[in-house]
Amino acid sequence: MAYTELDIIRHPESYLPNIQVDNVILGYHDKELKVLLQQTVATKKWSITGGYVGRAESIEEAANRVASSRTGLENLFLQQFRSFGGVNRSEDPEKNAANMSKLTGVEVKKDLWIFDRFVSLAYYTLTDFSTVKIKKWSLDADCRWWPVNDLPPLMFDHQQIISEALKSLRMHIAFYPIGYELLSDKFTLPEIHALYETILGRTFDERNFQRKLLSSGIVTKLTETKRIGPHRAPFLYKFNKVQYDQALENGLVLIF
Amino acid sequence: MAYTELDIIRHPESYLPNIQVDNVILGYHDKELKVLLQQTVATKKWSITGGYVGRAESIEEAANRVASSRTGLENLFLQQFRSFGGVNRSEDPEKNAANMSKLTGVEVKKDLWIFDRFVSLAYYTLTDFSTVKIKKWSLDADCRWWPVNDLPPLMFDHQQIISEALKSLRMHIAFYPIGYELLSDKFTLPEIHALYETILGRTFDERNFQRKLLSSGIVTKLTETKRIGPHRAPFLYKFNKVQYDQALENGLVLIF
DNA sequence: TGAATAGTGTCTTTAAGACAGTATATC
DNA sequence: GATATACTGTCTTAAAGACACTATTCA
Repeated sequence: MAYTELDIIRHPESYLPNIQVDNVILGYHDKELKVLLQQTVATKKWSITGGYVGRAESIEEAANRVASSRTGLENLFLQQFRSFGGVNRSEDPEKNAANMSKLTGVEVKKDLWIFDRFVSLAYYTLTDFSTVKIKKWSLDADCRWWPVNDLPPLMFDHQQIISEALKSLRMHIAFYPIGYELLSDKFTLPEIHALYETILGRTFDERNFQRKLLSSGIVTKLTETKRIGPHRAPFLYKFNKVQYDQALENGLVLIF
Repeated sequence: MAYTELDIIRHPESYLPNIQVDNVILGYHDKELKVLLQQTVATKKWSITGGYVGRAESIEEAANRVASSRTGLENLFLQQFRSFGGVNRSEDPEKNAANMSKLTGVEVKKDLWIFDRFVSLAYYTLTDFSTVKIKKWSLDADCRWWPVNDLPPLMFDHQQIISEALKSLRMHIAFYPIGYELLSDKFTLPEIHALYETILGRTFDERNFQRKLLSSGIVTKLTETKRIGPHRAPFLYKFNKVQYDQALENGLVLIF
């Protein structure tokens, strides 16, 4: 079953009411951490990308579907981190309904289900923003990456949702390895070093970092090097998939 | 606004549909870790205690209200840890409706909203089970504490929800101190030692445990002792509230 | 040979882990 | 003085942290 954009107006019965999934899609590349935001035509406000849950799909399937429809990437590693359900999470239905009617050419009433109060199931994911082809939706005025440290004013409690996502990511990082979904199959030490520095927002001594990473057993140093530019070629490393998956399953303590 | 038990039949419009809060209420006392479960009259199945979200309350308020109505305790420290939203979380509405009608004397139809598919917002909390006066609901056949390592067969995915709650608790313990809500104002080292051992399911050398706990700065040793029985009186300790709250806010690493 | 970046090793300090005998309260 | 429980200290081992010079590639 496909869920298309106008279904939310034409077929409300296909969805669970009052529930949405919101994805904090974080993008990393070259020492920059960004978040994908959408700007709704109706309100002109920026918000996290999100969508609704079809009656025929699990919340995880919904989160994946919504995230894919934005990024074009399948099988993102979505991590649920919290739900937000304050009572004031709804805004100006009348204006929004009028705007939507104009945009879609379909009559939208102000008591349409999507203008009711919603509980948001929040997920985050981490991807390489340089590989993503953003797909703007027809009801979006804009959809683009913003640096996590320099965000525009956001709708409702979305600023808080992003903060919490980052907090969760930083906490997860201590228990579960990251990088598999983000780095190429083979990567250099400076690459993974920069990744950890950027996400955790601090610096690490390169020698101590390497020692710790190798002693965890989740990466293996290869004998190959990667030729990049007029300087010494860095060695390549790869994740030790078995240990990596085991760490994802059982947790490991890897506090940098 | 009060939400009473029969409201769910008589005033469906007071609630958000398809959403429930489920509380994994963990109880600790004297080296035992238990969980509070309810047995519904209609199905005879055991399940986590839970309830619905009123339109006039936030999901946190709902979780608190529901938890208080079971334990009589206000201001439990509820921690949201995950949401569960598979498609098969609904069961035999016809039978359940018939059972409920018989029990309440109110006509209950099989398409009543509570028999639809639900997304469960799961919380856990930790309390001292010896201080709790359980309040059985009229639709419960039973409601009591079960040892976490010896549970009865549970409804749907509730076994998994409890496992995840324990996993979250054990992960949280590494980042945030626990015990404030659980131990008396002043407590002994053996008491907090046993608490950590029970929750984490392993033993800790008492000397090393003390060293680590004190060096974290969240507890202070007092000069008073507590007279308990025909043997040496243990010293009392208290939490250093300022450091404790700061640790709750910013996290601390306290891996035992 | 200069510019740019990567690589590597040692010492010091701190924390973790293992381990057992002494002290106190009550009957 | 017997019983029950609490208290405490040291040594060893492992991990963290601080620190700077050498190596390679290419233009």
